[in-house]
Amino acid sequence: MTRARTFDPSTTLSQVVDLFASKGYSETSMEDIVQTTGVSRYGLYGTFGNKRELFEQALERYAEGMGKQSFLRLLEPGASLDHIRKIFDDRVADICCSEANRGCLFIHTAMELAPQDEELRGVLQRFMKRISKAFAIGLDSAKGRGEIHKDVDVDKAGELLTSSMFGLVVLGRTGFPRETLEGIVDSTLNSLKSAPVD
Amino acid sequence: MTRARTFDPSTTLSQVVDLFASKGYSETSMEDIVQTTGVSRYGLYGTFGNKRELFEQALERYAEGMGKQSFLRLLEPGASLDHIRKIFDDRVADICCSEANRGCLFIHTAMELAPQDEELRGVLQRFMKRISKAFAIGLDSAKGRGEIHKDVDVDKAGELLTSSMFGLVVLGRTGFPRETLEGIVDSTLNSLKSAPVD
DNA sequence: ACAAAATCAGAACGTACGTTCTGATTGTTA
DNA sequence: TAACAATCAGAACGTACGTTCTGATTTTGT
Repeated sequence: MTRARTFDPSTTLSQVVDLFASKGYSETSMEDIVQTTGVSRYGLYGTFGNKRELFEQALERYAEGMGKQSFLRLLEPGASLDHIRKIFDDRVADICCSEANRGCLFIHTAMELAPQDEELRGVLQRFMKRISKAFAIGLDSAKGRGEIHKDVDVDKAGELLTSSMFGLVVLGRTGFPRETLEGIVDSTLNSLKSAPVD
Repeated sequence: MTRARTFDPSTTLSQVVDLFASKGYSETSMEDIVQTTGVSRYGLYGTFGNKRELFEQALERYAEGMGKQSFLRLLEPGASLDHIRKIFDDRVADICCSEANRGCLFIHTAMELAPQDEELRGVLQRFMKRISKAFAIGLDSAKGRGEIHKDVDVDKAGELLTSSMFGLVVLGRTGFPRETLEGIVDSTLNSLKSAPVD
């Protein structure tokens, strides 16, 4: 009937995710996106809407990717502490040694946009609660395997792990060496093996 | 000899700190600063230099304020776990219940500027190391008082606390309730009371 | 009181951005 | 093959920003 798109919206969105994840919302211009993706403004606006809407879709995709890539296996039976550890290791590797200086779209959203954008704040809260819940489920499974202490409150510990993950990213962004971050991960996860006090 | 400044650079800088701490670098315009401080552009540029240099001084002041207000007492003899807990409580109160939506200048710097600004990244690293060290010294004192387990590596634990603090701010920014953050603080600090594993 | 010098408020300038518009191009259908 | 319709590249537009400039104002020392 007519000329077809010359780009694949899905792969374009992936590239946009990378841009936003490394530079945040304000520091990423539409010109950046046009240059990086090779997609025309016409294509971008026609397919994704304006910058704000594009960001929202990128955030959704980012969360989806984190879920499929990292957190989904925590929901499966047999999830272990090593699965949780792997999530942190991947995160550390992602931050420290990437040429792309990849950051974290969640933190960028929380710091840049969440306070003034109620909708995005709600989206972000949902994602973070989902992450905490996934951690909690994984921890519960790990508890069943005797890998963490039986008295650990997995819901609270899940929130703690979520918070820890963000703290790590902040440290990684300021250039702390990988060993430092790995040490923090070790301490955090090992603390789950002891009996909680109070 | 000549007309004097009509503003106090020190209090002006404090106001600028608040602005940058809540909205970050890019989202804070010089016009915002002029309006909030009531200081003319002439005065701002003449006293502090350009926006980037003003930000650097604000960051320095911010760190100084955090030190004097929170971390200095950790260096004094007799520092206890409660002193550390108070730092976290203050932080939580600062984030959750402020009308000003006060954020964290360190995180904003880490996410917005650090990757591309080597100098600021260095400054930020120094501040964060100082915080970790202060935590470590406080923890060492707390250990002497029998408040945390004797086998805790205070240096590593100091880095963990620093990282945790940032994670908390990110969660606070996305609107999580105060109780959630307080629960994380409790878990984090209580984990120092048990014997570390491995 | 007067002159000098630094202040202030705001206009002015150049740049960069998000968004829209336009003419040319392309691919598909009839 | 001819024509239509949606595409593309990039120009164009309005806005907002950081920074500089300007004329009026104010304060201090003589």
